[in-house]
Amino acid sequence: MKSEPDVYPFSDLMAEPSGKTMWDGVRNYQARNMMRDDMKVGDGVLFYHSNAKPPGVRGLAEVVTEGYPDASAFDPNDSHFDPKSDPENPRWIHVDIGAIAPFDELIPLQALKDNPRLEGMEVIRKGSRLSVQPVSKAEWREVLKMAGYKGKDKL
DNA sequence: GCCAACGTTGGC
DNA sequence: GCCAACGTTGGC
Repeated sequence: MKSEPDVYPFSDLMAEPSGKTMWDGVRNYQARNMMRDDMKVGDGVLFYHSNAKPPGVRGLAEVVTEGYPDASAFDPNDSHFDPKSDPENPRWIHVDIGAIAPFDELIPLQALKDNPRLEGMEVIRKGSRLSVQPVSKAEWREVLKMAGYKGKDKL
């Protein structure tokens, strides 16, 4: 899952008193469908910093809720307000994610590109813009290996 | 700041 | 249903 560190860095998630945050405000159907249909409680999340210098994976999080309606779509004062989303039939769905741990060092996008074992990973594809992307088990393990991550693993 | 790659919108 | 125009994303 991607976030711009100028908006919501991984350190903010780590600092949440509840240890988690609502991943609301997503207004893309593919990303919504993944949160609604594919993501399950306990799934691991690579937290990626986009629009950063350099961009890359900053740490690990996990899915802590099933998908549920995005209330920000119903609030006219919210920047993500969508008048077409009806509370009776919500258009936008999101999950909550909880922090696990930061990596010692950010794993730069370039390092992902340079690793032949990550060939085909969605985030390195040119023009890849989805804010929520699938990660295979092999990709997950490889990124954790690159990070030298020794802590709790979701797999 | 540039621009390629997308997604969305709306006229027809 | 097509597609041009437009807006956004995000690496560089």
